[in-house]
Amino acid sequence: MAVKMYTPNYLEIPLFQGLDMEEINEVLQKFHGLIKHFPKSDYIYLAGDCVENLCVVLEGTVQMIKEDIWGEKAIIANLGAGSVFAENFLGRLGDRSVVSYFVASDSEVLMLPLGRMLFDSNTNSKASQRLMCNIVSILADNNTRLIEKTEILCKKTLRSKILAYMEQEARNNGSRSFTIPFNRTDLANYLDADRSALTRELARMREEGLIDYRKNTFELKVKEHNEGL
Amino acid sequence: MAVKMYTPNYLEIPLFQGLDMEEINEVLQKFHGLIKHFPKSDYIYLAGDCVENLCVVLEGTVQMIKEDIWGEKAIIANLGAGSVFAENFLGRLGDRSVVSYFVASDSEVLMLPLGRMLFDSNTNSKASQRLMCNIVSILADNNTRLIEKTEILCKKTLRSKILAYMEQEARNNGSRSFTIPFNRTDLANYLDADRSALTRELARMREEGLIDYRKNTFELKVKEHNEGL
DNA sequence: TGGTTTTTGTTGCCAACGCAACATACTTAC
DNA sequence: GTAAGTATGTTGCGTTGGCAACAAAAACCA
Repeated sequence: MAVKMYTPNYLEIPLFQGLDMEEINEVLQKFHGLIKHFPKSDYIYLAGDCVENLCVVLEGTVQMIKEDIWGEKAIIANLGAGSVFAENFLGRLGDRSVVSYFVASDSEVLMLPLGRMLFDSNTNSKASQRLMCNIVSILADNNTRLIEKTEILCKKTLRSKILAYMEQEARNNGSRSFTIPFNRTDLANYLDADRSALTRELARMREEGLIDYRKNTFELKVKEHNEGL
Repeated sequence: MAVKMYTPNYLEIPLFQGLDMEEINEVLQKFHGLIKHFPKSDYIYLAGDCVENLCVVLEGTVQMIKEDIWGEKAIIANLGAGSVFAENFLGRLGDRSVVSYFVASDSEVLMLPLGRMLFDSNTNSKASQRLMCNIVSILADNNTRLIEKTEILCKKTLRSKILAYMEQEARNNGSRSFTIPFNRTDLANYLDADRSALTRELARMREEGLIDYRKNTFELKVKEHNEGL
């Protein structure tokens, strides 16, 4: 699949944290790991597909999305390099996905056809145990992220959604000023709002001195007080 | 804590699937498992609390909720007997929760202060491995459930939220007719909608012959066609 | 039993925001 | 360069659905 050479940096991937290259290669061989290249706008899985791989974004950006019959897309999660996805099928491999995985920018993805191997293998080796722990951590993290996403969607007004999102980003970046991985259209899709309404509200918030922004870079100017909205 | 005797049915809990009573008792001892009774309307964890236990609902109902400063509650997930919660802290035990866990009906909850033990223990025993696999499955399942919840919230109209929810319930119950675990107020909180608006819309949908219902029992009268809404 | 609380249903009002349509800026290609 | 495509901003209009306030029914309890 990969046309030009691509050399992944396995040691920097959370999934393989704590393993050395030798162990990683073992794992890759044992589970028949395969790197695939996906061009922008491709789909890795479509809603309805059977999922049989654990996937790791090595490079690029993948979006977990839900499309309605008119092609309106809702972005559920944005997955950058290092992210693991389709992990929610670990318990039920082969099941059909209700969401799609969309390639937002040219990506390299490690596909691990785990099957039931993960569960069956007599994993007494240190590496296997470590891998298992990593998987638990990653699953837990993704869980937390989904809960945070839910928190945003729960908000009733557009403004409070925006603020909730901004505060999460500020927290994750450790700064009140940050750059988001979305353009306006995608931000609207992520917040499940209308693009024009979003722009309108952002302008208002800037007027009122709550935030400032230029393109994808935002600055939160307020204290935490308004969070309850 | 427990005033009157309560004997849990450990063998029926997904977390302990595949273990026999002897193994379960080992695990419980090793991790200092503790059963706590919580009366209705209590909080197990409040948003902001440090979480250091993996929790299992043995009896009753617990809700994962997010409250805004006016006490308006949004129900993120409904957790019945057998459900595991606070599992998203496995990777980061001791972190603060952004959501609260609310006791919807008198409950017995198994608290497992896993700490780092789960990761540190040299788990060569068959039981430990099995437990680890169960945890992965459960995490994956909860993940899937959160994604499904997100799907509901993504919908733009109230009617499509209701339909999305109903279709999930129908699927989970394997029948177009089912009883939901919510009263009207809580269903509204679960769908992030206004109670009166919900009642209004339900009435309309009944008029149009889309659904029928009596109290908490609903029947979906339509084919899947309208799902795209 | 009757009173109190909780749950559910009903309705009028109105604003937030989705929608559509268009204007303007920016980006890419040739 | 210019043309085509894409991202962003602006605005008027109209509907959905949130809100509040009340009515009715059901559940609870003393």
